[in-house]
Amino acid sequence: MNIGEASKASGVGAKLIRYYESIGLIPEAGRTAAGYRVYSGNDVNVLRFIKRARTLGFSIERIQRLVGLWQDRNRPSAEVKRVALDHVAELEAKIAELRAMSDTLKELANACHGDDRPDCPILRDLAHEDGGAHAHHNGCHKATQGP
Amino acid sequence: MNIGEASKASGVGAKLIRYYESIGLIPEAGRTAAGYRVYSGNDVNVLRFIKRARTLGFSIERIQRLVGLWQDRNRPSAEVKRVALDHVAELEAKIAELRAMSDTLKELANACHGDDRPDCPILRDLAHEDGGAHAHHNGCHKATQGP
DNA sequence: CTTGACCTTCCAATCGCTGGAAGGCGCAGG
DNA sequence: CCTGCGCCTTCCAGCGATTGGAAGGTCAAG
Repeated sequence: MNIGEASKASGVGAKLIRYYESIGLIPEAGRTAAGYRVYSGNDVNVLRFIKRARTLGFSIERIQRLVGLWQDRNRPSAEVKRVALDHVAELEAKIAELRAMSDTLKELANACHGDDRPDCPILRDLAHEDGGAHAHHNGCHKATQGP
Repeated sequence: MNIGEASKASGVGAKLIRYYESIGLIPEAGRTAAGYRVYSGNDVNVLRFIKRARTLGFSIERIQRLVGLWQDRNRPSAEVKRVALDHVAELEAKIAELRAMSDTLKELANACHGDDRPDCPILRDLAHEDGGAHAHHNGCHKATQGP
Protein backbone atom coordinates (compact mmCIF):
# COMPACT_ATOMS: atom_id res chain seq x y z
CA MET A 1 0.00 0.00 0.00
CA ASN A 2 1.64 3.24 -1.08
CA ILE A 3 0.77 6.67 0.26
CA GLY A 4 -1.91 7.37 -2.34
CA GLU A 5 -3.75 4.17 -1.50
CA ALA A 6 -3.40 4.79 2.21
CA SER A 7 -4.75 8.26 1.61
CA LYS A 8 -7.82 6.97 -0.18
CA ALA A 9 -8.35 4.27 2.43
CA SER A 10 -8.04 6.64 5.38
CA GLY A 11 -9.40 9.85 3.88
CA VAL A 12 -6.39 11.77 5.14
CA GLY A 13 -4.57 13.22 2.14
CA ALA A 14 -1.08 12.21 1.08
CA LYS A 15 0.53 15.52 1.99
CA LEU A 16 -1.02 15.47 5.41
CA ILE A 17 0.20 11.93 6.00
CA ARG A 18 3.75 13.02 5.19
CA TYR A 19 3.27 16.03 7.45
CA TYR A 20 2.06 13.85 10.32
CA GLU A 21 5.13 11.69 9.85
CA SER A 22 7.42 14.72 9.79
CA ILE A 23 6.12 15.99 13.13
CA GLY A 24 6.27 12.55 14.69
CA LEU A 25 2.53 12.04 15.08
CA ILE A 26 2.85 8.78 13.17
CA PRO A 27 6.03 6.69 13.00
CA GLU A 28 8.21 6.74 9.91
CA ALA A 29 6.69 4.52 7.27
CA GLY A 30 8.63 1.67 5.69
CA ARG A 31 10.01 2.20 2.22
CA THR A 32 10.23 0.28 -1.03
CA ALA A 33 13.59 -0.03 -2.80
CA ALA A 34 12.68 3.08 -4.76
CA GLY A 35 11.94 5.08 -1.60
CA TYR A 36 8.15 4.93 -1.75
CA ARG A 37 6.42 4.87 1.61
CA VAL A 38 4.60 1.64 2.47
CA TYR A 39 1.55 1.39 4.71
CA SER A 40 -0.37 -1.40 6.36
CA GLY A 41 -4.03 -1.70 7.23
CA ASN A 42 -3.14 -0.83 10.80
CA ASP A 43 -1.46 2.38 9.67
CA VAL A 44 -4.69 3.26 7.92
CA ASN A 45 -6.58 2.67 11.15
CA VAL A 46 -4.27 5.05 12.96
CA LEU A 47 -4.82 7.65 10.27
CA ARG A 48 -8.58 7.26 10.58
CA PHE A 49 -8.30 7.62 14.33
CA ILE A 50 -6.35 10.82 13.86
CA LYS A 51 -8.81 12.13 11.34
CA ARG A 52 -11.76 11.55 13.63
CA ALA A 53 -9.90 13.15 16.54
CA ARG A 54 -9.15 16.24 14.43
CA THR A 55 -12.85 16.39 13.53
CA LEU A 56 -13.53 16.63 17.24
CA GLY A 57 -11.07 19.51 17.45
CA PHE A 58 -8.28 17.78 19.39
CA SER A 59 -4.86 19.36 19.02
CA ILE A 60 -2.06 17.32 17.52
CA GLU A 61 -0.42 17.16 20.93
CA ARG A 62 -3.51 15.66 22.54
CA ILE A 63 -4.01 13.30 19.63
CA GLN A 64 -0.51 12.03 20.23
CA ARG A 65 -1.46 11.23 23.79
CA LEU A 66 -4.75 9.64 22.67
CA VAL A 67 -3.01 7.46 20.11
CA GLY A 68 -0.54 6.43 22.78
CA LEU A 69 -3.34 5.50 25.15
CA TRP A 70 -5.19 3.72 22.38
CA GLN A 71 -2.16 1.53 21.68
CA ASP A 72 -1.67 0.85 25.39
CA ARG A 73 -3.72 -2.16 26.40
CA ASN A 74 -3.29 -1.28 30.05
CA ARG A 75 -4.41 2.32 29.80
CA PRO A 76 -6.63 3.61 32.56
CA SER A 77 -9.76 5.04 30.94
CA ALA A 78 -9.48 7.87 33.45
CA GLU A 79 -6.53 9.21 31.51
CA VAL A 80 -8.42 9.20 28.24
CA LYS A 81 -11.31 10.89 29.94
CA ARG A 82 -9.05 13.56 31.39
CA VAL A 83 -7.59 14.37 27.98
CA ALA A 84 -11.10 14.59 26.56
CA LEU A 85 -12.43 16.75 29.36
CA ASP A 86 -9.43 19.09 29.17
CA HIS A 87 -10.32 19.56 25.55
CA VAL A 88 -13.98 20.07 26.36
CA ALA A 89 -12.99 22.78 28.82
CA GLU A 90 -11.00 24.57 26.13
CA LEU A 91 -13.84 24.24 23.67
CA GLU A 92 -16.28 25.67 26.16
CA ALA A 93 -13.96 28.56 26.93
CA LYS A 94 -13.61 29.33 23.25
CA ILE A 95 -17.35 29.05 22.73
CA ALA A 96 -18.00 31.48 25.58
CA GLU A 97 -15.52 33.91 24.07
CA LEU A 98 -17.12 33.76 20.63
CA ARG A 99 -20.60 33.85 22.14
CA ALA A 100 -19.74 37.11 23.93
CA MET A 101 -18.37 38.62 20.74
CA SER A 102 -21.37 37.56 18.70
CA ASP A 103 -23.92 38.74 21.25
CA THR A 104 -22.27 42.13 21.61
CA LEU A 105 -22.13 42.55 17.86
CA LYS A 106 -25.69 41.41 17.34
CA GLU A 107 -26.84 43.97 19.88
CA LEU A 108 -24.85 46.72 18.18
CA ALA A 109 -26.01 45.68 14.72
CA ASN A 110 -29.58 45.56 15.93
CA ALA A 111 -29.29 49.18 17.06
CA CYS A 112 -27.86 50.20 13.68
CA HIS A 113 -30.29 51.67 11.17
CA GLY A 114 -28.50 50.03 8.29
CA ASP A 115 -29.43 52.71 5.79
CA ASP A 116 -27.67 55.50 3.88
CA ARG A 117 -27.05 57.66 6.91
CA PRO A 118 -23.54 57.58 8.40
CA ASP A 119 -24.59 57.42 12.04
CA CYS A 120 -23.78 53.97 13.39
CA PRO A 121 -23.69 52.55 16.91
CA ILE A 122 -21.23 49.88 15.80
CA LEU A 123 -18.61 52.44 14.84
CA ARG A 124 -19.47 54.49 17.90
CA ASP A 125 -18.72 51.49 20.08
CA LEU A 126 -15.47 50.70 18.31
CA ALA A 127 -14.32 54.28 18.36
CA HIS A 128 -15.29 55.51 21.72
CA GLU A 129 -15.68 52.74 24.24
CA ASP A 130 -12.83 52.22 26.64
CA GLY A 131 -13.76 48.68 27.49
CA GLY A 132 -16.80 48.06 25.37
CA ALA A 133 -19.26 47.19 28.17
CA HIS A 134 -22.71 48.00 26.91
CA ALA A 135 -24.24 50.64 29.07
CA HIS A 136 -28.00 50.21 28.42
CA HIS A 137 -30.05 53.03 29.91
CA ASN A 138 -27.58 54.51 32.33
CA GLY A 139 -25.65 56.02 29.46
CA CYS A 140 -22.47 58.01 29.63
CA HIS A 141 -22.52 60.13 32.74
CA LYS A 142 -19.58 59.25 34.89
CA ALA A 143 -21.91 59.24 37.91
CA THR A 144 -20.10 59.06 41.23
CA GLN A 145 -16.67 58.63 39.67
CA GLY A 146 -15.35 62.13 40.61
CA PRO A 147 -11.64 62.45 41.42
CA MET B 1 4.86 60.69 20.83
CA ASN B 2 7.12 57.71 20.12
CA ILE B 3 5.97 54.13 19.68
CA GLY B 4 6.31 53.26 23.37
CA GLU B 5 4.11 56.14 24.41
CA ALA B 6 1.58 55.37 21.68
CA SER B 7 1.62 51.78 22.88
CA LYS B 8 0.87 52.77 26.46
CA ALA B 9 -1.79 55.25 25.34
CA SER B 10 -3.54 52.76 23.06
CA GLY B 11 -2.86 49.51 24.86
CA VAL B 12 -1.67 47.93 21.64
CA GLY B 13 1.95 46.87 22.12
CA ALA B 14 4.85 48.38 20.20
CA LYS B 15 5.62 45.27 18.21
CA LEU B 16 2.02 44.93 17.14
CA ILE B 17 1.91 48.56 16.05
CA ARG B 18 4.92 47.98 13.84
CA TYR B 19 3.29 44.83 12.51
CA TYR B 20 0.05 46.68 11.72
CA GLU B 21 2.11 49.24 9.84
CA SER B 22 3.99 46.53 7.94
CA ILE B 23 0.79 44.94 6.67
CA GLY B 24 -0.75 48.30 5.78
CA LEU B 25 -3.50 48.29 8.40
CA ILE B 26 -2.24 51.67 9.61
CA PRO B 27 -0.34 54.15 7.43
CA GLU B 28 3.42 54.52 7.79
CA ALA B 29 4.18 56.64 10.80
CA GLY B 30 6.27 59.79 10.53
CA ARG B 31 9.87 59.61 11.69
CA THR B 32 12.24 61.70 13.74
CA ALA B 33 15.69 62.54 12.37
CA ALA B 34 16.98 59.44 14.17
CA GLY B 35 14.36 57.20 12.56
CA TYR B 36 12.01 56.88 15.54
CA ARG B 37 8.34 56.56 14.64
CA VAL B 38 6.14 59.49 15.65
CA TYR B 39 2.46 59.21 16.54
CA SER B 40 -0.37 61.65 17.09
CA GLY B 41 -3.40 61.46 19.34
CA ASN B 42 -5.45 60.50 16.30
CA ASP B 43 -3.13 57.61 15.55
CA VAL B 44 -3.75 56.42 19.09
CA ASN B 45 -7.49 56.59 18.48
CA VAL B 46 -7.11 54.45 15.40
CA LEU B 47 -5.08 51.93 17.40
CA ARG B 48 -7.73 51.82 20.10
CA PHE B 49 -10.39 51.29 17.44
CA ILE B 50 -8.38 48.41 16.02
CA LYS B 51 -7.84 46.94 19.45
CA ARG B 52 -11.53 46.99 20.26
CA ALA B 53 -12.37 45.51 16.87
CA ARG B 54 -9.89 42.66 17.47
CA THR B 55 -11.51 42.08 20.86
CA LEU B 56 -14.76 41.54 18.97
CA GLY B 57 -12.97 39.02 16.79
CA PHE B 58 -12.92 40.97 13.51
CA SER B 59 -10.26 39.89 11.06
CA ILE B 60 -7.60 42.36 10.02
CA GLU B 61 -9.19 42.51 6.58
CA ARG B 62 -12.57 43.51 7.97
CA ILE B 63 -10.99 45.94 10.37
CA GLN B 64 -9.39 47.62 7.40
CA ARG B 65 -12.83 48.10 5.90
CA LEU B 66 -14.24 49.28 9.21
CA VAL B 67 -11.48 51.83 9.68
CA GLY B 68 -12.11 53.05 6.13
CA LEU B 69 -15.81 53.43 6.82
CA TRP B 70 -15.06 55.10 10.13
CA GLN B 71 -12.92 57.72 8.40
CA ASP B 72 -15.55 58.25 5.70
CA ARG B 73 -18.03 60.89 6.80
CA ASN B 74 -20.45 59.85 4.07
CA ARG B 75 -20.47 56.16 4.86
CA PRO B 76 -23.81 54.41 4.73
CA SER B 77 -24.37 52.69 8.05
CA ALA B 78 -25.74 49.77 6.03
CA GLU B 79 -22.22 48.95 4.94
CA VAL B 80 -20.90 48.91 8.48
CA LYS B 81 -23.82 46.76 9.50
CA ARG B 82 -23.16 44.33 6.67
CA VAL B 83 -19.51 43.93 7.70
CA ALA B 84 -20.61 43.33 11.28
CA LEU B 85 -23.31 40.84 10.34
CA ASP B 86 -20.98 38.93 8.04
CA HIS B 87 -18.69 38.58 11.02
CA VAL B 88 -21.57 37.54 13.26
CA ALA B 89 -22.47 34.84 10.75
CA GLU B 90 -18.92 33.51 10.85
CA LEU B 91 -18.87 33.60 14.63
CA GLU B 92 -22.14 31.69 14.81
CA ALA B 93 -20.89 29.10 12.35
CA LYS B 94 -17.74 28.61 14.39
CA ILE B 95 -19.73 28.42 17.61
CA ALA B 96 -22.00 25.76 16.12
CA GLU B 97 -18.96 23.77 15.03
CA LEU B 98 -17.34 23.93 18.47
CA ARG B 99 -20.67 23.26 20.17
CA ALA B 100 -21.07 20.05 18.16
CA MET B 101 -17.54 18.94 19.08
CA SER B 102 -18.04 19.72 22.73
CA ASP B 103 -21.43 18.04 22.97
CA THR B 104 -20.21 14.89 21.28
CA LEU B 105 -17.19 14.73 23.56
CA LYS B 106 -19.20 15.42 26.68
CA GLU B 107 -21.51 12.59 25.77
CA LEU B 108 -18.60 10.23 25.18
CA ALA B 109 -16.82 11.32 28.35
CA ASN B 110 -20.02 10.90 30.29
CA ALA B 111 -20.21 7.30 29.14
CA CYS B 112 -16.59 6.68 30.15
CA HIS B 113 -16.01 5.06 33.52
CA GLY B 114 -12.89 7.12 34.12
CA ASP B 115 -11.22 4.49 36.25
CA ASP B 116 -8.27 2.09 35.97
CA ARG B 117 -9.92 -0.15 33.42
CA PRO B 118 -8.86 0.26 29.80
CA ASP B 119 -12.34 0.06 28.26
CA CYS B 120 -13.30 3.49 27.01
CA PRO B 121 -16.13 4.68 24.75
CA ILE B 122 -14.07 7.73 23.73
CA LEU B 123 -11.36 5.59 22.19
CA ARG B 124 -13.97 3.26 20.76
CA ASP B 125 -15.56 6.19 18.97
CA LEU B 126 -12.26 7.52 17.68
CA ALA B 127 -11.10 4.10 16.55
CA HIS B 128 -14.12 2.50 15.08
CA GLU B 129 -16.65 5.04 13.92
CA ASP B 130 -16.76 5.76 10.22
CA GLY B 131 -18.44 9.10 10.56
CA GLY B 132 -18.79 9.48 14.28
CA ALA B 133 -22.57 9.89 14.38
CA HIS B 134 -23.74 8.58 17.72
CA ALA B 135 -26.04 5.69 17.11
CA HIS B 136 -28.12 5.60 20.30
CA HIS B 137 -30.34 2.53 20.43
CA ASN B 138 -30.40 1.50 16.79
CA GLY B 139 -26.87 0.31 17.03
CA CYS B 140 -24.67 -1.16 14.33
CA HIS B 141 -26.82 -3.32 12.13
CA LYS B 142 -26.70 -2.04 8.59
CA ALA B 143 -30.51 -2.27 8.43
CA THR B 144 -31.98 -1.94 4.95
CA GLN B 145 -28.65 -0.92 3.35
CA GLY B 146 -28.18 -4.16 1.38
CA PRO B 147 -26.31 -4.03 -1.95
C1' DC C 1 31.82 58.22 29.31
C1' DT C 2 28.91 54.89 30.73
C1' DT C 3 24.70 52.93 31.84
C1' DG C 4 20.22 51.58 30.91
C1' DA C 5 16.02 52.21 28.67
C1' DC C 6 14.38 52.98 24.72
C1' DC C 7 14.24 52.61 19.50
C1' DT C 8 15.34 50.26 14.86
C1' DT C 9 15.44 46.10 11.55
C1' DC C 10 15.23 41.34 10.45
C1' DC C 11 14.43 36.52 11.31
C1' DA C 12 12.05 32.70 13.49
C1' DA C 13 8.41 30.36 15.81
C1' DT C 14 3.55 29.41 16.81
C1' DC C 15 -0.75 25.78 14.66
C1' DG C 16 -2.37 22.79 11.15
C1' DC C 17 -2.24 22.49 7.15
C1' DT C 18 -1.84 23.45 1.79
C1' DG C 19 0.24 24.57 -2.40
C1' DG C 20 4.04 24.57 -5.80
C1' DA C 21 8.57 23.42 -7.94
C1' DA C 22 11.94 20.14 -9.29
C1' DG C 23 13.20 15.58 -9.93
C1' DG C 24 12.65 10.19 -9.67
C1' DC C 25 9.76 5.92 -10.52
C1' DG C 26 6.26 2.64 -12.81
C1' DC C 27 3.62 1.30 -16.37
C1' DA C 28 1.21 1.84 -20.73
C1' DG C 29 1.35 2.67 -25.93
C1' DG C 30 3.78 3.40 -30.33
C1' DC D 1 13.57 2.05 -27.07
C1' DC D 2 11.30 6.43 -26.27
C1' DT D 3 7.52 9.12 -24.72
C1' DG D 4 3.94 10.32 -21.83
C1' DC D 5 1.17 10.16 -17.83
C1' DG D 6 0.52 9.69 -13.14
C1' DC D 7 2.30 8.69 -9.17
C1' DC D 8 6.04 9.27 -5.76
C1' DT D 9 9.96 11.98 -3.43
C1' DT D 10 12.02 16.30 -1.17
C1' DC D 11 12.16 21.03 0.07
C1' DC D 12 10.33 25.71 0.43
C1' DA D 13 6.82 29.07 1.25
C1' DG D 14 2.58 30.94 2.79
C1' DC D 15 -1.90 31.38 5.37
C1' DG D 16 -3.51 34.82 10.24
C1' DA D 17 -2.26 37.30 13.90
C1' DT D 18 0.81 37.65 16.74
C1' DT D 19 5.14 37.05 19.76
C1' DG D 20 9.88 36.44 20.72
C1' DG D 21 14.77 37.22 20.19
C1' DA D 22 19.22 39.04 18.29
C1' DA D 23 22.04 42.76 16.80
C1' DG D 24 22.71 47.38 16.64
C1' DG D 25 21.51 52.70 16.98
C1' DT D 26 19.76 56.65 20.12
C1' DC D 27 18.57 59.38 24.09
C1' DA D 28 18.77 61.25 28.68
C1' DA D 29 20.72 61.04 33.17
C1' DG D 30 24.58 60.44 36.34
